[in-house]
Amino acid sequence: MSTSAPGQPGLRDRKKAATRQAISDVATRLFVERGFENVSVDDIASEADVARKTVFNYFPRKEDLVFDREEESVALVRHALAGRGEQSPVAAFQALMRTLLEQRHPLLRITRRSVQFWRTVAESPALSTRARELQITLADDLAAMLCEAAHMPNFDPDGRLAAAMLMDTMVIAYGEALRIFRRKGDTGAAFLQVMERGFTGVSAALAGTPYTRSP
Amino acid sequence: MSTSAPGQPGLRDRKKAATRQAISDVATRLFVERGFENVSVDDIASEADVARKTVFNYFPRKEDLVFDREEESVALVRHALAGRGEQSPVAAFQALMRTLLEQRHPLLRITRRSVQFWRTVAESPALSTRARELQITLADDLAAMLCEAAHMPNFDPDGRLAAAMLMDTMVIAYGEALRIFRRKGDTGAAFLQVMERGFTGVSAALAGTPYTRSP
DNA sequence: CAAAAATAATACACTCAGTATAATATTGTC
DNA sequence: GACAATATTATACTGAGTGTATTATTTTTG
Repeated sequence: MSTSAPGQPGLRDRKKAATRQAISDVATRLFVERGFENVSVDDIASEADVARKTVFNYFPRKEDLVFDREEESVALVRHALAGRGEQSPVAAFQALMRTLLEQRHPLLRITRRSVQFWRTVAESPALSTRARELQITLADDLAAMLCEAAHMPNFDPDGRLAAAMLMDTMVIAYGEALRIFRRKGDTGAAFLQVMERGFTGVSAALAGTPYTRSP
Repeated sequence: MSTSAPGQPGLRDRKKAATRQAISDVATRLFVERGFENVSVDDIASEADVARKTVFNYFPRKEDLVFDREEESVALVRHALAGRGEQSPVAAFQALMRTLLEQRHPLLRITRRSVQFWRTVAESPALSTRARELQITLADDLAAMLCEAAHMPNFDPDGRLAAAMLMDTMVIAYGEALRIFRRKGDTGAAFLQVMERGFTGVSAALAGTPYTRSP
C-alpha cells in the first residue's frame, strides 16, 4: 500500500476524521429530533454503527457532542490582543467585537441555525449548564489574556472583573439579539445597543487601571 | 399519645429535621475528610444509618448536601429592594452590600470555616460547577427583582446586564477577599476595593436607565 | 383507645454516563 | 510479509439518580 505525500493526512487520519464526523452528525440529528436528554450514548453508538466506547473516545462527555469548537473564539481574541498596537487591552477587545459584529462574523451572526441550536441548548438542563461552564472557561482565558497584556499577574481581580463583565456583556447582547431575531426575523440594532452599554460600564469600572491604558 | 400544641412542630417533623441534619452532618464530615468525589452516596447513607433513597429524599442531588441555603441571600436582597424608599434599584443593592460588609454579616464575612468550605468546593469539579449554577440562579433572581423594582419586563437586557455585573462584582470581590485572607489572616480593604470598582462600572453602564433612577 | 388515613423510610430493580482493561482489527513502517 | 503502533471493540464495572411497591411510624378520627 502506497504511503501518501508527507504532510497530507494518511488513511488512518482520514478514517478518524470520518468516524468523528459520522458520530457527530448522527448525534446532532438525534438531538434535534428527540432532544438531548432523550438520546442515550448507546443510541448514538448503535445508530452510527460504532462501539459505545468509540463515542467516548472522541467526545469524552456527552455534552461535547454539542459543543466542540470553543477554541476559535479564544484564538480570535488572543490574536487581536497580540496585535493591538497602541490600544489598551480592554479597548482592543471592544474593537474586535465591534468589528466582528460589523462584518457579520459567524461567531456573532444570528441565523435560523443558531436560533435552533440555542433552543436545543435551552431545552436541556445539562446543555445549559455546560454552556455556562464554557462561558466561565472563556472568561478565565480572557482574564488571563487581559492580565498578560496589561503586564499584571493573572490572579489580578481587576483583570478578572474586566473579563467577567465583558463576557456577560457579549452573552447578554447575543441573547437579546436571539430574542429579537425570533420575533422580527432580524436583530436590528439590539446587539449593538446592549453591547455598547456593557462596554461603557467596563470602561468606567476599569478606568485608571492598566487595562484601559495604552501599553 | 398526646398531640403537641398547634403551631409547634410535631414528633414527625422533629424526626424529619433530625434525620436531615444527621445526613448533612455525616456528609459534611466525610467530604472534608476524603473530598467530595471520594465519597459516594452509599457511604453517606450507611454511615448515617439510613437508606440510600432517604438521602436522595432530602437532597435530590449529591451537590445539595453541600449547598443548601441560597434562599436567604435572595430574601435579603428582596427585602432591601422592597424598602428602598427613594433609592434607585441599583443603588439600593449597592447600599445593602456596603452595609452587610460594614456589619460583617455572615454572608460576606470571611472566616477560617468559609475558607475551608470554598477550598473543598474548589477541589471538586462537580461542586465548582454547582456553585456556578447557583450564581446563575442568583443572578436570574436578582435580574427579576431589579426589573420589577424598575417597572420593566423581566426579560429586559439592561436588568440582566445589571444583575450579571453586580453578581460578578460580588463573586470576584469575595474571591479576592478569600485569597487575601489566606495570605494575611484578614481581608484588609480588598473586598471593598474590588466591590467599589465593580459598582462604579455598573452605575456607569446603567446610567440613564430606570435602574439608576429614583422611583 | 382502636382503627384508619397520611407519610416517612426502606427494599429492590432499573437506566444511563463514564471508566478500566484486555483482546482484536486495522494501518503505518521497514 | 513481518512487526510496531494504534483505533476499535467486548466486557465488566462504579456511581448517580429514578420508579415503584412495601413496611413502619405518626397523626387523625371515630
